[in-house]
Amino acid sequence: MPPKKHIDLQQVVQTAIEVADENGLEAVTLASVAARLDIRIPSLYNHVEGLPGLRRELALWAAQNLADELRRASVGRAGKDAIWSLAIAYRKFARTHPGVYPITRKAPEADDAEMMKASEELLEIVYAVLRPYGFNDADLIHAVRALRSVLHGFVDLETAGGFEMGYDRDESYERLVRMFTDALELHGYGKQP
Amino acid sequence: MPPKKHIDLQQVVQTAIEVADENGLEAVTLASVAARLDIRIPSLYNHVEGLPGLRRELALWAAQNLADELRRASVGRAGKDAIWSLAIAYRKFARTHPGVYPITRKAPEADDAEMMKASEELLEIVYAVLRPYGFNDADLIHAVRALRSVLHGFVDLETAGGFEMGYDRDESYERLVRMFTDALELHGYGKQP
DNA sequence: TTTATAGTCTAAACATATTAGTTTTGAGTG
DNA sequence: CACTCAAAACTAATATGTTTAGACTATAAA
Repeated sequence: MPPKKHIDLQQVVQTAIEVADENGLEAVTLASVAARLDIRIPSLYNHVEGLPGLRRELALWAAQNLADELRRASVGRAGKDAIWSLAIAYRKFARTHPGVYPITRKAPEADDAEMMKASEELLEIVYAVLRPYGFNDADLIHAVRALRSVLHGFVDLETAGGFEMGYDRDESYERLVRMFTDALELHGYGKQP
Repeated sequence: MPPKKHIDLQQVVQTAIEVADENGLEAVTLASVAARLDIRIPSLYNHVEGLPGLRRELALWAAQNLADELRRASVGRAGKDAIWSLAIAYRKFARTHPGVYPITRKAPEADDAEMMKASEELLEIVYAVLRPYGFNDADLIHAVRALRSVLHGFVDLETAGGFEMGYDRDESYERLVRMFTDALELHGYGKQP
């Protein structure tokens, strides 16, 4: 009779993160996670509500941790400096967690309050970085969407292996982010006079 | 004895496209496609090499058709005008095929010549639109990566439902693309003097 | 008319997910 | 210290999906 493992939710999520980052998000199955924890599949149901529940925990972890990293990066900085730091942290998260990152694309279920909150907090960090520029509501929204598009577009293509080899991707990212900060400074990214 | 259906690869792919765009890429299974074609699952193996094969055909179709649309949009135009038209066509493809679009993220397998070719042709269209700007090799690559990031980032977030409601997304996209074209004009996006 | 083949099918094996119900550990209580 | 009991593991059974093997049949070509 084998002794109890007394696995908790945190271990389950941590294992799912490992599987995702080693073998891709599609490799995160109840079977692969259970095998790695050396327990049977049904035992996972003590911790998560099936595969959808496991995915939800993974998405929640991703949103919360990405938000933490972005907050840490941008706190105490302002303007171009804050955006730059945010951009570096964003890309670093995606490169550290190439398998987990893509799950952040999924919009949260409206009935999942915790997930909605994490999603909103993540978004709020981006708002906070751009708010000091003094945009009106509409311009701020457009600028936030632009920044999110730029960051997500680059790191998503990069982690998916979508860029050709041979030229420095750091340099590409720097120029892309600078394009955004320059646009902000040069003509306020749509700011009304 | 039921009469033969004589389904061909094109019908299989078309059905997969329908399933993807109606119910999402994850809903594209041999089971769902076979059911829609009113044949048994094993019969699909006459047309595609299992589920990986079906996904590959879908990815090939996506790359070829996106390339067609982009080519059609940018041919006969130059400079900002060509970029603008390309951007509109890119987003239109994603919105017309929200379920198929995400499969374009996947980098092609190096041993799949047809897929590699489609991927390269797609990339070449973006190069063609930016080449007249007269960049050196490195600058051109950075600019192409930037344009791809901008287009993919926005469109991917939009089709994933990642943008908040209530403000005009067309306007957001226009401003984002204009940011890129302005950057090209104002300081050549890294062009050496 | 015959034959070859392409396309369909059934059957069976395997993997994953899920539910139901059982067992066991070990932590807290009397 | 012994008991209880809830949490966490388990086995078993079912459903859905993928894959392979092999048989059948309609049709097009010889």
